[in-house]
Amino acid sequence: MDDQTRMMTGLTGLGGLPQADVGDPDSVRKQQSLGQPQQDIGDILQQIMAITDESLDEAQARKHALNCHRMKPALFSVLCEIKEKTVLSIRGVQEEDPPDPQIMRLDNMLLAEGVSGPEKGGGSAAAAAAAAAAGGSPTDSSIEHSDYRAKLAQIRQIYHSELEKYEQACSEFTNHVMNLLREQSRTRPISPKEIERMVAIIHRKFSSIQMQLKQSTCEAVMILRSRFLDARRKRRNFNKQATEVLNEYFYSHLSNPYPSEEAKEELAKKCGITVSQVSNWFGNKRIRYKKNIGKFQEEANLYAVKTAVDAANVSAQASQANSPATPNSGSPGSYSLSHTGDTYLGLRSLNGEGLNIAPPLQPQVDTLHRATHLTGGYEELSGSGLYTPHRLDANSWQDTTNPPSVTSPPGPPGSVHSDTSN
DNA sequence: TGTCATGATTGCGC
DNA sequence: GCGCAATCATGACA
Repeated sequence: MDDQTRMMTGLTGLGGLPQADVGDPDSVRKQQSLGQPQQDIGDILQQIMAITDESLDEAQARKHALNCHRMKPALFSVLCEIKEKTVLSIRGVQEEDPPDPQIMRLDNMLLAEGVSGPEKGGGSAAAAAAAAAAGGSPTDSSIEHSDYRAKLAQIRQIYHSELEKYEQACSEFTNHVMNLLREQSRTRPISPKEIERMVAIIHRKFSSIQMQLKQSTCEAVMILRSRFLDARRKRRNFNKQATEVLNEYFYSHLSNPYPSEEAKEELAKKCGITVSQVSNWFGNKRIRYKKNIGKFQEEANLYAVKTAVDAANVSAQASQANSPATPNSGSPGSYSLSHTGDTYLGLRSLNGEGLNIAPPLQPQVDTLHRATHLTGGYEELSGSGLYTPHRLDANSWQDTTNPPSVTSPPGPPGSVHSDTSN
């Protein structure tokens, strides 16, 4: 007997035979072998269709009778077997999809950005790392970091909330479908494999929604990053004090403006910037100084004066110890820097006798200022041999281009424009 | 709004 | 890895 016949036979039994006999396969076989007329398919369909004409109570009663029928398990298994053979076996193989690479990429990115996964570190760590690279004053950066972290946390919260909603909806829908299938499995054969397949289909549909969510989140994070952490966008001028400190070091080490690692760290600490920012600053300064010495001449002079004043102050304080009547004639803008560079050694040599700059100091400073202006500036001092640390010939860092003339300034300021890109 | 100043980045050579 | 040179991108200011 083929499957279809067996099915039909079963239905025949359900519809037409007394309950006592219908559930018994032996009885069915007996009846067939006895040559009882089989009902044709039309009759069976008619019986099934007749159910729709029945009242609800009658239909429920019949449904109950069908569910409780002794033949049902046997029929059910046969139908499942047929379905397995005809449909599921063909499709099943194709449904073993590998994990979606795009989702994997998005997952990795969200993990790296600290949006998904454990929160510890995460975005704040990324923010800190990016900000460290970006530099800026600690206060500014910390404000912006907290802002960045807040926004990232917001994105994270939205993402997780949406993900939760998605998972809940997916779970609810899956449960709903499974319940439906279970309900239907009473009246039609539904194998566990088919239910599994249905669940997989639902999950696949929902995962496309999930992917959209992940994509949107990634985009939001990217926008946030570009807005907050792009170093170029974040460029801030160093504060005046930091620039002063850097310039003083630069001009006081003009013969060799290459701070050691320790010096860079010290400067970074003083200026409240990173070591790499110090390196950048010196790199820029060296090249811009070389390109346009004329323009920087005045600045150099200024710092020479400042350092002279500072040295004079030190001297004055030293003298004060010996002569209390000596007025503190340091200029209002005198610098309280812990000078350890060669400037001060150099300035000590200005009068040839170390720190013995006698008071009153201001006239001397004025004289120095005038001298640096009249003689062509700062480099003149080095040319005189008094300002030995700035002797440019002592170090060849400028020799590769046009070292500042010892006797004459290299043209008017602006004659060699730096940064021609602007 | 245009121009200049300036911090940061990039590519290259050593 | 460091420094140089060119360049970019942004801030400051007239």
